[in-house]
Amino acid sequence: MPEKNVLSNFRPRDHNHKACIDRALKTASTVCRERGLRLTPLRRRVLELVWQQHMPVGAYVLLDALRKDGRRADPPTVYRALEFLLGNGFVHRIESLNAYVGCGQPEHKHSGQFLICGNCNRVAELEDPAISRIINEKAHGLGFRISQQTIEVTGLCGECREYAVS
Amino acid sequence: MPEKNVLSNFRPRDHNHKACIDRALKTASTVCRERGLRLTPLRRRVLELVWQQHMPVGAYVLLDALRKDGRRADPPTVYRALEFLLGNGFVHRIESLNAYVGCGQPEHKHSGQFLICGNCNRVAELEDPAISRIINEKAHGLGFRISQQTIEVTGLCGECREYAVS
DNA sequence: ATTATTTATGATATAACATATCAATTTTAA
DNA sequence: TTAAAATTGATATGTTATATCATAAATAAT
Repeated sequence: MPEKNVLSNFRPRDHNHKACIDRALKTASTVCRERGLRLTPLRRRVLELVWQQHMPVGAYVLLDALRKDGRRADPPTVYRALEFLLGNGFVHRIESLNAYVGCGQPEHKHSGQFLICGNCNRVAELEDPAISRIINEKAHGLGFRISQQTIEVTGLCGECREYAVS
Repeated sequence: MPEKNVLSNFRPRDHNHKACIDRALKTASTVCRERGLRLTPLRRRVLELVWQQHMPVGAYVLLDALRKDGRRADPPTVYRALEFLLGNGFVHRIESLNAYVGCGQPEHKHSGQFLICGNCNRVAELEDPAISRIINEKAHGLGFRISQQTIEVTGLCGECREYAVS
């Protein structure tokens, strides 16, 4: 069972990759239908490509992949698709990496809290109310009104830690 | 008196700018002497330029300023200086802005927690143990070993909030 | 003091990331 | 069936950052 407040934990290397991707695409499709959004072939393909990596992926990697599809693609092509996917919560942007990662829970808006393994590059996404709450409290105490939280924690995931030098 | 856990609050628009800069430079000078680091004229100047803005400033703005000094300067010039300043805690990098901001407390290492006003662009730096602690706890609970925390909160500072549409 | 070594900077080139703009096409609404 | 809106195509350019090799300055070793 998934741990509490963990939207997506570090994926085991042997997990069923394809199932993840399929589920993400299906969810996106449903959410778009519900909200009257258009998950065009391009947007759908970019989302699929993001999920295929299963780790943060740069815009130009996506661009190359689109070109390998045989499709005409230039930077605006991928950035526009990412804009749509970001705006509607299907992917998150990892600021510290200038990269994008799929979001497993696009149903409700959230900014995401990320644990990023510097060794294997996998990412876990948390959504821990306790973390948000305390930041909210502190900010509010200074008269600040929050519109967005960027929380990105770099380090070593459990698996990589075992092999790393201490 | 400064508030608890607030390394630097939003500066009033009428504060003594020059005093801030001088203090930061003096602190840096002292810390470098203590640690056997070389605060060369270039590095010192870049630090001064960062503080002069008193808000996050991009590398190429610094580059232009160096050139206005009459100095020969190219991107590596400023990025190398920033690397030194970042590595030794004299400035922080704001990932969500690709920009750099002076740190008022370089004496001890910390990653910084930032409140960024999207209206006036001023920044407050917190160092709140409660925030760090809870993130540490959650990460540790997942077997993750933290090496760095990036915490950047965007919104409106108290002053700007008063004038903003709600 | 003199040479060797290390550290820092100069100088050039290019990589990596992102947006502005206008035209053509496709989809939706009137 | 036309008009309007949304999406994508196409080109250009802006912004941020690093790789590399040469030169110069500072420190350490002789």
